[in-house]
Amino acid sequence: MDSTWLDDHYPSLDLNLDVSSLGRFPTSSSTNLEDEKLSVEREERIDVLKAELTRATEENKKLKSITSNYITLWNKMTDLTTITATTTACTASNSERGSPSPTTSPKRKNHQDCSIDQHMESNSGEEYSCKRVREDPCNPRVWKLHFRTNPSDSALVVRDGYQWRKYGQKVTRDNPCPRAYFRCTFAPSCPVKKKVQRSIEDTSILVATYEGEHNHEQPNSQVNGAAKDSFSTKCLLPDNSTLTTLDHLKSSSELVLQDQVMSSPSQEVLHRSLVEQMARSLTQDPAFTAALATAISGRMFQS
DNA sequence: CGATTTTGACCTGCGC
DNA sequence: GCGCAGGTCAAAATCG
Repeated sequence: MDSTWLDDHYPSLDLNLDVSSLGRFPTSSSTNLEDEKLSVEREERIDVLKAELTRATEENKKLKSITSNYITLWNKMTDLTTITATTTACTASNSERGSPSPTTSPKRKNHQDCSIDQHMESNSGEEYSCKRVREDPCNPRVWKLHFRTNPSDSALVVRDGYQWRKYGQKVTRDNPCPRAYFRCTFAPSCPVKKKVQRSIEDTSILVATYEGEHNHEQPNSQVNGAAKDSFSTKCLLPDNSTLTTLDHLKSSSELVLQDQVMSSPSQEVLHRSLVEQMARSLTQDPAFTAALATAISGRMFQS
């Protein structure tokens, strides 16, 4: 990713710093000797200012480079989290009920699989129950998300920003790893359920299957806001705080990512949205731009 | 002490 | 009707 790519894809990253109002060149129309002295001094000062301008330009490039690094890092992080999300109408799944599943035992038919990511199904050979007719047939939304986790971490927990209560755990026939059942507890009437199970092929991957739609706000939206604030604040000193900023991004990324996924499964849109969000938090933060302009102008006029 | 997790029992649909 | 398997319940245990 280079700066050209950056300009093409994220024009909002342009910091648009205006330092013209921070100082003026002295003017004079005298023609005597003193004026000649002043003229020499002025030229010397112009040279100094040119050098400072060059340095400021370089600094601007550095800042752009840092932003690019954030984007690169973000892309790497999202690569670690394979996301698939599929929705389907319950009418379709209901109508398919009764037709045999190509990958399952003759005893069970698909109920959820009708709406679940075919890629994973074909790869893992996982089987999902299809029989729960008593489940709300008017709740058509089924999402399946894959989270890469530390294989040594045996917890069936994915941080998606919502509040869940575990109400059951079961070992299924085709997967030795237990499946955990969760309900959303943020709102008492929220119908959303979640099943979490490790992938049989790669136990470092947690497969979370969401059913239904939340009927309340994303409870951690405030956390997201705090993350943005923290990000922009720490970027005031990018050279010194890169690590802490990136660590913070790492800790909050999954949460932010899921928030976006729920509204749009497209990774391209996701990336663009998040990068724009990062850029906005930099360019629209008056404290950031003011501090940057001050830093640059301070160097220009310190001599 | 309330919230959450654990876990065995129970419920339900489906195929035979 | 029976057995299987996934899903849910609820009492006990655990946690903060």
